[in-house]
Amino acid sequence: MIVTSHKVIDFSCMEKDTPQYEKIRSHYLFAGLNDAEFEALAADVSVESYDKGEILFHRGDTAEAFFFIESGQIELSLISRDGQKKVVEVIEDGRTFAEAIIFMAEAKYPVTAEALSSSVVYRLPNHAYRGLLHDNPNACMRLLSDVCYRLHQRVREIERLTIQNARSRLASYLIDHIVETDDDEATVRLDLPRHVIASRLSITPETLSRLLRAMSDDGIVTVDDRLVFVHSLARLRPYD
Amino acid sequence: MIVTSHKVIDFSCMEKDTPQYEKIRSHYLFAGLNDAEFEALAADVSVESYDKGEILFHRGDTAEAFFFIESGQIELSLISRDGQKKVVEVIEDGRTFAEAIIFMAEAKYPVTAEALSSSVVYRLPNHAYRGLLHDNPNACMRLLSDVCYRLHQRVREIERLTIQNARSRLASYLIDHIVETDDDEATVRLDLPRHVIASRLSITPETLSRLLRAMSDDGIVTVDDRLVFVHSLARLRPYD
DNA sequence: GCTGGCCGTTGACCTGGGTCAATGAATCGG
DNA sequence: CCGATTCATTGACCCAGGTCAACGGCCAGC
Repeated sequence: MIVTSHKVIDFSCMEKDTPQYEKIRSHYLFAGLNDAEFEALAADVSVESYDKGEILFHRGDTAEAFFFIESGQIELSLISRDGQKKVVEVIEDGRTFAEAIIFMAEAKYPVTAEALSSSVVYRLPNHAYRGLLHDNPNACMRLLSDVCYRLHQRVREIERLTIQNARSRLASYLIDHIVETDDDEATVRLDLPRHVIASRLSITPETLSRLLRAMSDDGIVTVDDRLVFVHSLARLRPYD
Repeated sequence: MIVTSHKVIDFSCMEKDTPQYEKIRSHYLFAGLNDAEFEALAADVSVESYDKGEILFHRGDTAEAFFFIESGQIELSLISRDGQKKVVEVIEDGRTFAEAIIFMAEAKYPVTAEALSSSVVYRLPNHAYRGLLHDNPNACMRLLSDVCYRLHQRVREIERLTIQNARSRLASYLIDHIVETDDDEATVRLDLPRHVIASRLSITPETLSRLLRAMSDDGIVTVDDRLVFVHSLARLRPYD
C-alpha cells in the first residue's frame, strides 16, 4: 500500500451503479464520455481520503493530476513567504478542481490545497483525461466554457479586491450565500469557519467580526452563530 | 458605411502576403488553420481604427466578437459605480483579447476596452471562430492552454493584490518590464503613462511617485523620465 | 509667444483596516 | 469530567496608503 499521511481507499468504492459512481459520472467533464472511455479513465483513478488539515498538494508541486471531490471541502490558498495565507476558493463536494492546469506548459499547482474537513477525493491523472479530450470536441468545448467562466470569476474577484472596500466585499459574500430569500429579507448560512471567510474576503478575523457587529448595530442584520438574518437587502446592497 | 466614432478601414489592408496579413496569420489562434479556413474567417473580419481615448466596448456590452491588435495599445479596465477606474491589463499589438468570452454562456464583456494610443484592430465575430474550433482539436487545445495560462496569471494578480504591499507590487512590475539586464543591474522602460501604471498596480499616482522617489533615495534605482535604471536587483527583489 | 489643460510631484493630513493583547466560549482528547 | 487548544470577539493603538491641495513642467492650439 501507499505510505502517505492520507489513506488510499479500496478502489471498489467506485464501482458502477453506486451513488458515488453516478455522482462523478454525471459531472460535466465526464457526462459526455461514452462508457468505454469512462471505464478506461476510471482505471487510472485513485480514491483518497484526507483528514481535516491534511494537504493534498502545495503550491509549486508538479501537477500530474486533478481532483474530483466525493465528499468534504477543499481549501485552495496562497501562502506568502512570511507565512500569511490567503484563501482563494473553497471547493465543495461534487466539483472538480485543478483541472485547468492539465494544460499548463509548466505544470505546477498555482495554489495549495488543504482539506477543510474530512474529505474523500478522486485523483485523476492529467494524461488520461488529456488524451480523451483530443477526440471529444464536445468535452473540449465544455471545458473551455468552464475555464472561461472561472477566468471571469477571477476578474470579478480582482474587481472586489480593488474597487470595493471590506464592507462591500462582506455584503457581496452574504448575498452570494443566501439560502432563503423573502422580498427584502434573507437568511444567510455561513458554511465556513469565520477565519476562513475572513481570508477569502482578504480581511482579518477581527475586521470581519467588527463589520458584522457594525451591521448588526445598524439593524441591517441579526447574527446567530452561523446564521445571519438580513433584515434589509436594500440597506445591505449599496455596499455590494 | 458605418456611423460610429471610430473608422472602419477598407478591408483590402488585410490582403494576403502583406506584413499585416502575416502578423495575424501567424498568431497562435490562426496558425493552425488551413488556408481555406483562414480565408473563410477573414471574410467576416472588419478592420477598425480607434483614436486615443476611444472606447471599443464597455463592460456589460453584449460580446459578439473578439479582437486582434494590429497596432497600438488597448487598455482593459473595470470602472466602479463611483467612477474610479482599475486597469486590469494593457494589451499590445500582435495579441488578441476578449477571446475567452467566446465561450461564456452570458456573453457580456467583463471589462471595458479603451484605446490608449491610436490603434488598428481586427474585429473577429465569435460565431465564425467558434465553428472552426469544433473541427480543430489542435486549435482547441491551444486555446485551452492559453486560457488556462491567463487563469493562472489572474491568480498571481490576486496574490499580488492580497499578500504583497504596494512597494512589492511595484518591484514586480519593474522586474517584469526589464528591457536589458546585466548581472545585478537592469534597465526598465515604463512604456505607459504613470497614472496607467499606478492603476494597474492598484495604487494612486501619488503613491507611485513616492515609491519611486523612496527607491531612488535609497540608491536602488535612478529614474530618468520613462527609463528606470535598477542598480541592484538584489535590493529590489526582497519585495517581489 | 502666450495660455489653458493635462501630468507628474510633493507636502500635510486622514482613515480603513491591520496588529497586538486580553478575555471568553466551544471543542476535544484522555 | 477536565485541562488544553482553537476560535471568535472586543478594545487600544498604529500605519500604509489614500485624499486634498498646491505647484511646476510640457505640449497643443491660437
